[in-house]
Amino acid sequence: MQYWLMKSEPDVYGIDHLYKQKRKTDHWDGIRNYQARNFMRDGMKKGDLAFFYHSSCPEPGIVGIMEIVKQAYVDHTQFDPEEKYYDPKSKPENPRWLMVDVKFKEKFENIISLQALKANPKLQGMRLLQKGNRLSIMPVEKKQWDLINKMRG
DNA sequence: GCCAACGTTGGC
DNA sequence: GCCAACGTTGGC
Repeated sequence: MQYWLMKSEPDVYGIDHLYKQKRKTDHWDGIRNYQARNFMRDGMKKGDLAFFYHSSCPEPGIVGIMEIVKQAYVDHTQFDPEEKYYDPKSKPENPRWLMVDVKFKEKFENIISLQALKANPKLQGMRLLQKGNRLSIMPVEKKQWDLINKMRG
């Protein structure tokens, strides 16, 4: 069992979007970064849990928890020229990009803000807080996962 | 909107 | 394989 953090811009796709989906489940498409893709491909297993993180918004932070319900498979949006995440260099016989399916688990009553995470001395080593980190999918250590859950108001 | 910190691309 | 130019992310 592994723990993860996945970023999304709430204006584009926030935790409420996921909640409103049929069976509260959706595919997590549009990952176009190799490191993030590799985490999905090599690390994510069905049953893993992930923090839903809101980025590029007035108050960035962790807003809830979801579960990985389907392991990495081909992200079809890479082949569609109409799609924002179309990748003309990716061929169906050798797809570059993958996605997973996620299911809403819970939404926190209050956001655990980036500011609060930064202020917690026990989380200093956390990947999210490392300088210049722009990864949209990253692993979270169990120790950190538990600590963050304790920060819920 | 600014900008630092990356990641990617492509000429050589 | 190097590296300059360019594009993207994401906090502020």
